[in-house]
Parts: sequence; C-alpha cells; structure tokens
Amino acid sequence: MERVTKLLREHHIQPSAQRVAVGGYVLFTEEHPSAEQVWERVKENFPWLSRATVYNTLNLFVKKGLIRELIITEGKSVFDPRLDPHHHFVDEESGDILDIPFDTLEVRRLKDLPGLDIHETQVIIRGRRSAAPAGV
Amino acid sequence: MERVTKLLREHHIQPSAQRVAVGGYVLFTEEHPSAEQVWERVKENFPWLSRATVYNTLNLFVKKGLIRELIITEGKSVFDPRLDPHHHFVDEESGDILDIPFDTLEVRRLKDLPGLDIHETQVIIRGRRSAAPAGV
DNA sequence: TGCTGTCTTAGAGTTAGTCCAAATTCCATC
DNA sequence: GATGGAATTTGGACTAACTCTAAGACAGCA
Ligand SMILES: [Mn+2]
Ligand SMILES: [Mn+2]
Ligand SMILES: [Zn+2]
Ligand SMILES: [Zn+2]
Repeated sequence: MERVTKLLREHHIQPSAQRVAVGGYVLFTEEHPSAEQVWERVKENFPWLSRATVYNTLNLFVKKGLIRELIITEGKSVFDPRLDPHHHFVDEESGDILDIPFDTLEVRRLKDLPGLDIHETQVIIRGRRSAAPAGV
Repeated sequence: MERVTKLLREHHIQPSAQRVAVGGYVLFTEEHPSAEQVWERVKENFPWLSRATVYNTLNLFVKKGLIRELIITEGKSVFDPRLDPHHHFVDEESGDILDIPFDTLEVRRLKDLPGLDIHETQVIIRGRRSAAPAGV
C-alpha cells in the first residue's frame, strides 16, 4: 500500500484520489506552502482537482493532526507537515519560510505568567538570507 | 498643542482632523486592534470617517514608525503602538492579545544561524486565560 | 444492481484590504 | 483675503483568501 494511503488510514481519513494527491505533496514538503500553492503544485499531476477540495483537505488534515497551520505571513495561512517542536525563519525578501531546529534557541521563562494557561510558544525570526554563501 | 498633533508633527505627518482622531485612539491603546476595530472605535466620535482613510492612516503610521503591524491572528493584521521590545500572548478563546513584558522571557541563541541576517525575533504565546482569578 | 452516505465540484458569498478618480481641504504666496 | 497647486479624503470598484452551498459523482455494501 502506498505510504500516503497508509498515513491517511491511520488518521481515519478515507484516502480518496484527491486526498492522496494533496497528501503526497503537503505531507512531505519542506516549503511551508499556502493553500493556493498546494493547489498549483498538485494540479500539475492532477489537473481536474478543485480549489474547494484543496481547502477541504488541508482543513481536514489539520483537524486530524497530520499537518499544522501557521500564521506567519500577511493575509494567508501556510501549512507545515513537521509536527515536532521547531522554530521558523521568514525571509523578508522572498517570503520563504525556513525551519529552525528546536535546539537552536532556548526560550526560558524568567518570570511567571499568572492567570495564563500556555498551550504553545511560537518563535518567528524575520530577516534576510545574507548574500554570502554558506560554504566558502 | 494637543499631544497627538505634536506626535504626528514630530514624525512629519500632516495632522489632519482624521489622522488626529485615528491617532488619538491607536497611538495609546493597549488592545492591539485590527483596522476594522480602529474604524469602529474612532467612528463613535467621528462618524463621517471613511474606511479607506483608516487604512491609509494606519499604513502611514506604520511607515513613519509610530505603530507596528503584527501578524498574529488568522486573516487580519493588528496594530500596536508599543515599539519597545515585548512579547505577545493570544487568548485562543477570546482572541484577545496581551503584552508580555520583554524581561519575562529570555530567548537565547544556542547555535549559529549561518547565512541568516536577523532583523527581528517575535515570540507569540498561545493559550487561555485560566479561570482562576489572579489575586486570591 | 440499487441504496445510502461520503466526497468533490463550480460558483456564489464573505471578509480584509487595496486602488481609483473625483471632491474637498490645506497652505504658501500674492 | 483670494488663489492655485498639492495633499488628503472619500465611496465605491476591485482583488485575494477563504468558506459555504447545493448538486452531482463516487464508494461500499446488500
Ligand atoms: Mn483555516
Ligand atoms: Mn498592510
Ligand atoms: Zn516548519
Ligand atoms: Zn504589544
């Protein structure tokens, strides 16, 4: 059985052709795509796929805990198949979103937050990829 | 001269009646309002104010460095007159955004971020205000 | 093969925000 | 105090992201 089909079944999602096609991309990408980007990409191999189905499928995947929806960029959500804790870097020039490994940063609570019940802490770093290439 | 008028002049913004009215609210609020919320609020005292002017004014204030635009909630930007570094708590129930003083958290970089030129680091804490009142 | 519920679809609707071109207001100079 | 060009405001048209709707296609089972 195909890997995506198996994943969907494990999360109690009927693996329709459309859902498998969307999952085949969004469950393994490192691109943090928006819904429209997912649609554009999946349509390449599945041209009759409708926009509504992409939104339905992404929302279903989020609800079933297969991917996360991130609020990072202006106006639109992006989706992330990585569920383990990690941070994000936003390239302010290109809009690209990069994963920052969890152990790159330490967020320490120095004072109490009385009356607040914390569910998640999100660190977003904004900046530019510098001109200098990584490996000299 | 009124306080708002003075602030606008100092930032090289012509203090029109509309801009002073918008500024009178958004430059001093602790609410992190969206543009529509600003419009609703300022219209109470200035009923003929147009939506376009609210957007124009908020964008101008951001460009001139009087307020910041935050991407925290789904679908819409919110505005923040506090320019000093601080963090934010989002009440997932009500949507309210609270300021978290800068020295409540320490974000330490444990590893290098090669090839990334950091401009800003934003910490967003999501959760609920717990039922228990702060002062017993 | 037919029945029933699930899934997909096109298109309408909604919301946040920008754009536009006309009307108004501002203000420096006379 | 008039006047003319520039800045500002305005309503409404437009756009983009997303949801909703209701009809049709499809899947799993009898
Ligand atoms: Mn959503
Ligand atoms: Mn904006
Ligand atoms: Zn990620
Ligand atoms: Zn704030």
